[in-house]
Amino acid sequence: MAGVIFFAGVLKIQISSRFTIAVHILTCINYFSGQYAVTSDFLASSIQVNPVIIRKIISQLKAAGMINIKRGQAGMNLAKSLEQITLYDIYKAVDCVEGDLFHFHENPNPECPVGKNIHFALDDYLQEVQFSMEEKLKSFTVKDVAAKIK
Amino acid sequence: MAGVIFFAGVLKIQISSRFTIAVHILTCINYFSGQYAVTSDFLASSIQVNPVIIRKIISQLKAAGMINIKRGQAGMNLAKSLEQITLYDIYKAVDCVEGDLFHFHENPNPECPVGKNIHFALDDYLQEVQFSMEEKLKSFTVKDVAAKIK
DNA sequence: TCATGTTGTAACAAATATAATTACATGACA
DNA sequence: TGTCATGTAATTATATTTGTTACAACATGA
Repeated sequence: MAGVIFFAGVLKIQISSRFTIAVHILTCINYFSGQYAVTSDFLASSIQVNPVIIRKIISQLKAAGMINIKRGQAGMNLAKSLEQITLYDIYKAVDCVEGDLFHFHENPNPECPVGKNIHFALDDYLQEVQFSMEEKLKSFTVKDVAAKIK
Repeated sequence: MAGVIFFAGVLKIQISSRFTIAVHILTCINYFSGQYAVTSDFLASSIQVNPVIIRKIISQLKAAGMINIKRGQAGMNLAKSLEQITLYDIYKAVDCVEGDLFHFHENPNPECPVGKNIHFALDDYLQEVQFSMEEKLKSFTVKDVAAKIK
């Protein structure tokens, strides 16, 4: 991991671990299907987070059509093949970044020529940056991840 | 702004507004230099945030060698020309994303074949995604932004 | 030199988000 | 019908951002 540390204190923003947990979940379902019933408790012990966190995420993955799971019925399975699920699909499914990646200061002064136009002047560039990140996410699938585990 | 809203509630992570504020600051210094003494109070009224927030950010921009400013002395000016300052430089200067953009769940179970390898399996892809975003930030300068304001 | 104004920071408060946890209703199945 | 798993609401703990107050350090002009 690169991740140079510039200052001592202060830490900041990161995309929710829901994302990496979701990838972990899908990989586990693929890996263990047939062997074990993949339940939220089973996943919770592989991922080591609370089962309720898992259930929230699997309900999002279910809503996105990636997995099959039914209330009361133990275990879940994939609704799509791994190569059909990109990292972008998961990123959207678990809703890590709702709209804009960059947080804009809300109320620049409209009386100021800079304040009045700063949004207009920056937005296109920031959209391009976000788009570039999201396109890259589309280029990887869960199959790529699973391949590095087997 | 594009920024499609997918769900109603829940909002999440965004890169700190320190970043857009910093761009705003540099643009203002460029725009008003000569006309007015650009002080932190002046900037606070264009950006409409607390002057202390401004001072924290300008101290970061100063440390990054982008502006000249002295304690007690009213006003600041640019230490570099606008085309020498990329959005990436600012993003690093205000330290929005310290290391990894994606937050990994900390303790996957090493007893589990998936848990043991998930970090290894995902890290390279996530690094590429982050890199792709950061490279895009390098492709724009504050001059590009200022050009859309004048 | 003294008053005023600006920068530099520390300390604290308020608002918000993530993640953990408890509790319980709903449904499946033996 | 009892047990177990999913679905979800409600609460808490923790962390982070942003806002705010307070004050020290320094510059400049009267």
